[in-house]
Amino acid sequence: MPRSGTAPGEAGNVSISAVARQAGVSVATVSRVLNGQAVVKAETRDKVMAAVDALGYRMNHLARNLRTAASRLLLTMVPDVGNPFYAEIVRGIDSVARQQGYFVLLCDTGADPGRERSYFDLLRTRRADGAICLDPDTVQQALAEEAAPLPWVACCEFDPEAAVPYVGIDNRAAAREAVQHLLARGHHRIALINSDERFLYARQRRQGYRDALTDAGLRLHPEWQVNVRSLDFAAGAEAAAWLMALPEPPSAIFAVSDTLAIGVLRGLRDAGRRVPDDVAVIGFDDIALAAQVDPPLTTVAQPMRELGETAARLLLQRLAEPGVAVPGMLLPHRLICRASA
Amino acid sequence: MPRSGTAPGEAGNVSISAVARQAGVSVATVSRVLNGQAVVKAETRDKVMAAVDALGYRMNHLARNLRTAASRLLLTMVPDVGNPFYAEIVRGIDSVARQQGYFVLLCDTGADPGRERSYFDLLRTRRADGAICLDPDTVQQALAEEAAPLPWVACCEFDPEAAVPYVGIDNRAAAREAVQHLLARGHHRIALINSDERFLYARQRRQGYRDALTDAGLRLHPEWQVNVRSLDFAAGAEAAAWLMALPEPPSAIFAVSDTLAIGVLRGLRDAGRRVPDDVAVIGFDDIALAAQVDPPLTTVAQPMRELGETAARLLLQRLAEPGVAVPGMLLPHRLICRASA
DNA sequence: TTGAAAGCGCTAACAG
DNA sequence: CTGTTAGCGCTTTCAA
Repeated sequence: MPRSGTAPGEAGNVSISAVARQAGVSVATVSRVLNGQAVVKAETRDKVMAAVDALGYRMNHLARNLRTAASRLLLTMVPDVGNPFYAEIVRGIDSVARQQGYFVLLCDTGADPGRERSYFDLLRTRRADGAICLDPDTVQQALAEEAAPLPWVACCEFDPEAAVPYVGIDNRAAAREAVQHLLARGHHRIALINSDERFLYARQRRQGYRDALTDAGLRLHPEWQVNVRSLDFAAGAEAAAWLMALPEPPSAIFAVSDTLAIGVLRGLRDAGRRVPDDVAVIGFDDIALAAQVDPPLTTVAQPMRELGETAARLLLQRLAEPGVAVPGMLLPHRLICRASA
Repeated sequence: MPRSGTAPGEAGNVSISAVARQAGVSVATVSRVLNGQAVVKAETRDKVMAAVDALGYRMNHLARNLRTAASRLLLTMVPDVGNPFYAEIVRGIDSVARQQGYFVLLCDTGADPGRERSYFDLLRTRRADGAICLDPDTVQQALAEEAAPLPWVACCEFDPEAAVPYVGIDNRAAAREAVQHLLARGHHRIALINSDERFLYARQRRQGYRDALTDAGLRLHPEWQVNVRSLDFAAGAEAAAWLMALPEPPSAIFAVSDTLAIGVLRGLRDAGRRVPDDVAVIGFDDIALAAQVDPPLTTVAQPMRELGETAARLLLQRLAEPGVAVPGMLLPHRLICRASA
């Protein structure tokens, strides 16, 4: 017995025209029902919905997207998905995007311009509607020319000169406050463990560190300023070991990231120093782990979730009104005093 | 002066037909060149490429995908992107997918069936070619019926009965070994901090825990088996505090996840217990952080990267040969002895 | 080796 | 309120 039409189970091949046939209406009407257009008579709509159910119809979004030139996909490019700092921001992005009916595509670029470019291609070729970039401002700039007309926003890292909307914090001021906290505790020998200075935040926080020291009339000690190539625990531990091996080791350490600072705690322990008695430590970000380590980490909190939410909102706004300029904005940070400094 | 055609800068609107016109060939020929088909004469190909460059043409993948019914996108559904365990698996997936010319779309489901279903819809509507699911086997089962014909594989969590390809480890054996390690160190009062038993791994590790105790002729102590609702540090700390408040507290704790175990370390510290002298602790996963905490965590290592790579390979294989059955497979685990137990 | 033409499944004028 | 029709940008027979 030949089967007429497609059985409910084998969805995916059922098209809008099959539904139209089954319901005895035109494809246009089916489309209207599917898109919730009010003009359709209730009775007709019911017929259509019945056909949809009977056939197990699922819209082919590829086709819709081709037609509407929109994919309802948002890209989020991060240097490292494994970093808990980014994870929290991503949650913020995800929540507002989802709420607006967008899916977000998380991309791990490893801060590599090549990878980043390939993701921007998703935008360019309309497979995604917009993007949020958390990569170093330096790699953003490398793509600035070609990416300029594309709908994207920068988060945390940004080029203040560029016409790209952004959200971030005042890293320089935040770093200054962190170091001032150390100063207030009587420290004069303060080290900086900084990350890759391709990152804007790294350069800005270094500035803040210098501001504070200079304001206090202290001399900058070059060997107390170390740069590490990655943000993992091991890098922090190594840097701490190196600092402690100095003829004149610092009595306090400002690490530009909590992951680094937590590594520092370990490095200090291995070097036989007590925190904060021998050496005080202050981190940056306030990731969940910061409160869990021993001793609990004093750090500068970034509003991670809000950063993500704001970035998503800026992007959505830019998509909704392509014409109007979207502003850059800075969110407030906060010093969290725990036991490490 | 009216402009003829589209200027290089304003790509995105340049279609294949514009290229064809510019090159003086048909769209079919352009398509052949773009797809690297050998049949095209070298001279013609050069003309086409020149036109592509001149116009700054970028293929609209939406259109191609509609035609070829493939998106070159892979979904990866994880219960929590912020968990470092998943992050490493995702890296494994990403590396093999990228190598095969696929993009991977990371989806945070929060282990919520509704969210998961909406992501499966991306598959169903052909916006993604395949999916890798790391969500609890129980939520997988909830979707089993409708998702059965879709191209997806399970990673870490799976239903051995289902016809879905999977990769994971032998959780029961691994847990047994972990507890046996504690037993070998002379512990008899061993607690289990387990997570949400919607997860297969949670149920299997509980089994392994019981196996080891029973094999050793020990009685199971109900109050030493606690379940927590999340895998974060705080949950581990709380559970540890609760255990220590018991009239007869355990002398060793097996936590089914490193994040939990690290929380336990903190909880124990707060309760004034030394690790491992007062209480031994063993974790599970061997995330990077495990080696960094104080004391360094003894744990069961999962081959996270390989789990991801294998899952991706299984999926790609399933996509390449839809007919043939893809096997389920278990990867080896390994006990890592550090200082906490 | 190339071109013409027929769609992929959907939306949106435009008529009726 | 509903149907007809013309594409969205691409790939792929089928002919030439």
